[in-house]
Amino acid sequence: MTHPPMPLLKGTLDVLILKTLGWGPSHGYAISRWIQQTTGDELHIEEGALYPALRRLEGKGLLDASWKTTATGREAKVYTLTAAGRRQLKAEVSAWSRYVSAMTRALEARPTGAIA
Amino acid sequence: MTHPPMPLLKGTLDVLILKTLGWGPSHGYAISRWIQQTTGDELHIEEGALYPALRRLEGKGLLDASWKTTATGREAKVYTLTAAGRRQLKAEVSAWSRYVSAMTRALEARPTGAIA
DNA sequence: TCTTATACCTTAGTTTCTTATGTATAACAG
DNA sequence: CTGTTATACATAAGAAACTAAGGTATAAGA
Repeated sequence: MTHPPMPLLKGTLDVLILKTLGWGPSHGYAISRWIQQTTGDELHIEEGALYPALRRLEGKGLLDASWKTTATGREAKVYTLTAAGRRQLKAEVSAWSRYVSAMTRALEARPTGAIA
Repeated sequence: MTHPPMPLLKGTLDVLILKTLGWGPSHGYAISRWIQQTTGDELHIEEGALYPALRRLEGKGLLDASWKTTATGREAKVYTLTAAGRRQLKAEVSAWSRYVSAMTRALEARPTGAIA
């Protein structure tokens, strides 16, 4: 068996949502499934994290929301990236890259003499 | 000018501390400086995050602590990785790797048709 | 003597998760 | 036609782990 899904690192959900919406408008439930699928079920988005995050991003003006009827005939709140959201997406992807680089430097560092 | 230091992603400090102590015993202030230096000043460890984290790890039995006098003649609480701490270090480095892989898959994914 | 660096600690507040619960409808199985 | 699963949203309570801001104390150097 594979690992169970990992808990989210606090602060990484926003960029995942923004990235998903970078492909086009979508609604919460679909966003969550997309993230889960593209990460090979490593990341599981709890609904209690997802919906507040969407409201947060909307409140910051990064997303626009509107109720629509999906292809399957159900009501869903469809989110669209705003221009500010697109800028934020770029910034957060780049911040994530820098963070990974910094962590990698630390986790792969060789000691520079004594750590004291 | 370079970027200001990034805020820590919650959940990444423990592995940084464990990694630092993987090189040998050290005390809080030195650990913090080492992380800051090896990440090229990208990560700045707030003392309000550092000291509680050390106590947390000690409480979990991952570190042992003892007061010692440093080479510069000052009192410092020196932490040492326990056997459990070494195992945890391995586990957390590997968990971080998996997390980065998952995030990378999501952030570099191409859309698989409609996100709906 | 004043400032900076070293070295520790703590509290209050914030953010962002997890867990649990609730609503409602569509689709499908039996 | 009825029960279960999947879809789709939401919220509340609690936990975890930060930031910000303050405090203590000593050593070294200007």
